[in-house]
Amino acid sequence: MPRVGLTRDTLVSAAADLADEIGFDHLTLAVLAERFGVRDASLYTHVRGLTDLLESVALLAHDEWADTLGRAVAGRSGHAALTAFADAYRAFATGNPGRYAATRYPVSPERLAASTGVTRIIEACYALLRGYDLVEPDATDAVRLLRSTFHGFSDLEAVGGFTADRDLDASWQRAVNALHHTLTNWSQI
Amino acid sequence: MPRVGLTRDTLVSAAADLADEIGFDHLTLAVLAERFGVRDASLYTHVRGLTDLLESVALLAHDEWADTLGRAVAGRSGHAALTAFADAYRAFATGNPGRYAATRYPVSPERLAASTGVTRIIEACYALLRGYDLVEPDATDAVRLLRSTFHGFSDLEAVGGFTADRDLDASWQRAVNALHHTLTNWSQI
DNA sequence: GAAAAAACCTAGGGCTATTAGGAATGTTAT
DNA sequence: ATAACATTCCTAATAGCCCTAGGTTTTTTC
Repeated sequence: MPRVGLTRDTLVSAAADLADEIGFDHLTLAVLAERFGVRDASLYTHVRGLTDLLESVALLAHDEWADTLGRAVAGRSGHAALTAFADAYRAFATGNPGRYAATRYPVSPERLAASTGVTRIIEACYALLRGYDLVEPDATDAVRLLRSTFHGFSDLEAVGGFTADRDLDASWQRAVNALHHTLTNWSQI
Repeated sequence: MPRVGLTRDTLVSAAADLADEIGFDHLTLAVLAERFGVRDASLYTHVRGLTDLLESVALLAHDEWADTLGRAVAGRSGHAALTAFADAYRAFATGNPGRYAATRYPVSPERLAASTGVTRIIEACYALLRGYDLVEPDATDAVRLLRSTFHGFSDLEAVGGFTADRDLDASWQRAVNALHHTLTNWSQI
């Protein structure tokens, strides 16, 4: 029989897609192997184990996410940058549930330090703040507030935590506008 | 040999404590059984299976959380109620990581509907808004904003998402004050 | 085309969840 | 008190997953 031609990248990429389909915590070596018509033991030539695979998916997700967020804020500032960032953030979370969940997988500090994804996301967050001119430590406080709100909303939405009979998009816009208001009036807080 | 005298409640309570110690996703029937010096198969007389146990822990966590949040807002209003709620929220998350993680376990809709925990949490959230006098749909938007910020911050903190060299408590206070500012100036948003 | 490297396989061990059925311990009724 | 019953906990066994060890086969390299 011919050889499938697996690669580490092929596996990680397919695993990320699989996570989006069946959920990150249902991602298993067995089901990934099955997708390629291969035995699970065969994956160990390309991947050190399940942990390695999951960490790799997490890092991939970070990178892809950083890309879209970076594109969102590029060339924009102030309110426009904020809404673009916010919408890109939420769109990634809802459109790629598996990757988004992977984002919270505990990657080893070494691998995390070797990757640029996370820092690029936070940098994009700082970048969008430039229009509001805040100085440290206010900028860090503001970044943490933004990330908390965006992440909290996206996560609660993903878990089905919002049940009230009210349009979610409207609530989201309100939240983003509230953040804009906060950032423009930061000195009064 | 004498009998251990297990109960469904004993198991669920011990499982919650265990989750706080070793992490919710390391909670397993085997380790729970071991804690009682019992075989894992013996747990099935009290619990339908792993899913049942995890769901029960989630519901317990919801209830306990609702209790503390309810106590926090009782007798307070406005800024005092907000900070009390916020601090109780974060304290629960950081002090009970296993229970907090359990909170996001997907409980079946039927069991969720039969429990009062989640609704009591949201009610406490609405209650603290009374001091800011908002009417629907603004109140729902505001509740969603509050929950998003609190949950996002707590979750990012739990995952180790905040790495900047800046006191976390200070950032938290800032976030809470920002929310207070938003709620008092809601009409301008 | 032979040697070396790499991809993939089979076999098997360990851990977990789960089911089936048996033994031991409480409890209730007479 | 003792017989009948109910319940707790057990052993045994299956299945699925992660993972290791070592063998075969394909591909590459010279």
